[in-house]
Amino acid sequence: MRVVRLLRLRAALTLLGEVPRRPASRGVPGSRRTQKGSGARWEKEKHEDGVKWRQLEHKGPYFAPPYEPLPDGVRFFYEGKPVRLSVAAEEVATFYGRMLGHEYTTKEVFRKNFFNDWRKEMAVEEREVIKSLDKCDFTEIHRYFVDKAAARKVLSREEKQKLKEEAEKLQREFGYCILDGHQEKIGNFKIEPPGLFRGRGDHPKMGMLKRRIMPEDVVINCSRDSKIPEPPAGHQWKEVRSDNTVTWLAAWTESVQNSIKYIMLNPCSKLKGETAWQKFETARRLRGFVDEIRSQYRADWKSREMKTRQRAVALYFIDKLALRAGNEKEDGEAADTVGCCSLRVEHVQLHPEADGCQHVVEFDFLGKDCIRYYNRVPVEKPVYKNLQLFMESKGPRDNLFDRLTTTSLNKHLQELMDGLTAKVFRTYNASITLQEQLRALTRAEDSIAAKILSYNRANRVVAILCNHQRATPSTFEKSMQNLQTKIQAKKEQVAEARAELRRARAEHKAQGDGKSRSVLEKKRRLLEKLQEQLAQLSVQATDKEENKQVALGTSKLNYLDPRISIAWCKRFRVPVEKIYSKTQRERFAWALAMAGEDFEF
DNA sequence: GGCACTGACTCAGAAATATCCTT
DNA sequence: CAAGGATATTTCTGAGTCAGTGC
Repeated sequence: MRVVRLLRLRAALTLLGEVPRRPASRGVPGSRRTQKGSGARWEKEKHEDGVKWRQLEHKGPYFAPPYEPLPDGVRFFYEGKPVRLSVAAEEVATFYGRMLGHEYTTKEVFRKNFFNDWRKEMAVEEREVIKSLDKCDFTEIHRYFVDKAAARKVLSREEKQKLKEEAEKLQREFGYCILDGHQEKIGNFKIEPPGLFRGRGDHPKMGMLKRRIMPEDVVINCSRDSKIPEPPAGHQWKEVRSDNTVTWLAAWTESVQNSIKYIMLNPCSKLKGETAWQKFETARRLRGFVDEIRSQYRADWKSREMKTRQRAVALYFIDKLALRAGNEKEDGEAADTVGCCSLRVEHVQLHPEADGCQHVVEFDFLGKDCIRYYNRVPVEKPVYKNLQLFMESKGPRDNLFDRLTTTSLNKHLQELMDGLTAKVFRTYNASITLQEQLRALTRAEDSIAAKILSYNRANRVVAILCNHQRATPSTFEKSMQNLQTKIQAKKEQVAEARAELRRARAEHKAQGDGKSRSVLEKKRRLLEKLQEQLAQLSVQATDKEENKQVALGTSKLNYLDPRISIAWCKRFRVPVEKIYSKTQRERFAWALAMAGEDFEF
C-alpha cells in the first residue's frame, strides 16, 4: 500500500521535475550523435525524466511445466531398500538425482543445504526414515534423466522439428510485448523453474531449494488501460501494478537469497539499446575529463587527509587495472569476494623489487563470480608508500581502504563529472583500449582472415584487462592436437614443395626452354601458397592457445562500444557478420544505424 | 547525517542448443 | 550423404553496481 502511494508521489514529483531520478536524469545523449544515418528508431527519447514508457502490454510470464512424477520403474533407495516417495519429496529428489555426476554433489555445503531443505519437503513418515544423505541412493533417478537426455538426442528429424515449432509458438505467444505502440522482444519470459541453487565458488547457500514460483508470487507491471495478462486458470497474480518509472514486466521474490527477479526486455529492444548507447556516451564523455581526473588523484596521493589518499589510490587502481568498485557484502550470505574498495590487507603483497621493477604490488583475490584476480604491477612510488601506510598495524583480514566506501567514492566521482561512477572507468578503458589496439594491429593489406585475427587479438587485450576468464574448454586439448597434426602435415607439404621447386629449377637450368620455365613458376607459386597456409595455421594455433582461458564475450557485449567495431569493419572492408552474430547485430542495431567509418570513440 | 537496506538494473561464466565440418 | 564430433551461438540465472529510502 505504502509502496503504491510512494510511487504516485514520485510520479507526481517527477512530473514537476523535482525529483531527478537516476539513469534518465542524466539525459539521453544526443549532442554527440554526429555520425551519419541515425535511424528514426534511435531518435531522442521524448519521455520526461524517470518515465520509461507510456504504454506497456504483455501476456505475463510463462510458468515452468508442472512436475511429472517418475515412472514406477525408477526407484529411490534408502539403506539399499526401495522407498516410495511422496510427490513433493520425489520432485526435490530428482533435482539432486539429475545432478549426480556434477561436482556440486561432492561439496559438503551443497549436500548439507540440499538435505536440509529436502527434509522440509518430506512427509512426517519420510522424515522419520530418511535421516542421512549418505544412505540415499539416487542412481536410478540419475540414469533415468541421462537416458531421457540421450533419447532426446536421437529423435527423428520430424520429431525435432515438432519440438522446435512448439518452442517457436511459445516465443510468439509469450515472448513479445507492446511498448509505446511497438512490438518488442522480451528477454526472459519464462519463470525460472524450481531446482537447487547453484551459487558460484564457496557459496554458503549452494544446494538450497529454489521453490517453484506460482502466479500468486508474481507481480505484473503493465499499463492500466492495456489488456491485463490472464493468470493461469484457477490462479491469481500477487499484484497488478502500473509503474512506468521502471522497465520490468513482471517480478517475483526468489526464495534462496530473498532477492527480486525480473522479467525484462531483450537487449535488442529500443529501450535497452538506448541505455547501452547512453552508457557508451557517458564513457566517451570521460575522455574529455580523464586527464584532469588523473592529475587530481595523483596530487591527492599526497593529501593530508587519509580518506582522500585512500580514495586517490583506489581510483588509481580502478583506472589503471580496471578493477570493479567493490561494494560491501553481508558475510555468510554469499561467497567471500571483493572489488577495489573492499580489498583486504591479505589481498595485496608489496615487493620493493620484483621482476626487475621497483615498487611492485602483487594482487591476489577472488572477484565477481569467484574469478581469481592475480596480477603483479609496478606502481609509482607514492602509491607504494601509501599502501605501506594503509597496511600499517592492520591484520590480514582488515580492509585496505578502511576510510573508503563505494558510496563515498561515487559521490566524489559524480562531482568530477556528471554521471561518472566507478564502472564508467571500466567501460572507458575497455573501449579506448580496443580502439588503440585495432589501430596498432590492423594492416590494410592483410586478408580478411588476418584482420579478424587482429580484431580478436585486440578484443583479447581488453578481456585480459577486465579479467574475463573462462574454464579451459573440455575439448581444448584434443582440438589443439588436431591443429598440431594439421600443421605437421602442412610442414611436410612445404618441404615436399620445396624439393620439387629445387628439382624444377635444376630442370630449367638444364633445359632452358619455355615449358620448364612455366613448370618452375608453377612450383614457386605452389610453395608460396603452402607457406602462407602454414603461417595461417600456426597463427591460428597461437591464437587458440592464448585464448584458452580468456572469455571474449563479456567485453564484446558489455564494454566495447560497438561503433568502434562497426567503423573498423567499414574502414577495412570486413563484413560486419564476421564480427557480430545475428543476435549481436540486433542488439547493436542502434550502433549499426549511426556509426560511419570515421567514428572515433 | 551517516549507514543499513533494498529495488532495479547491468554484467558474468556455465550449460544447453544449434550449426558446421569431417569422415 | 548421414553420423557424430567440434565449434559457435543462445539461454540461463547468479553476482555485481549504484542510487533511493528510512532510521
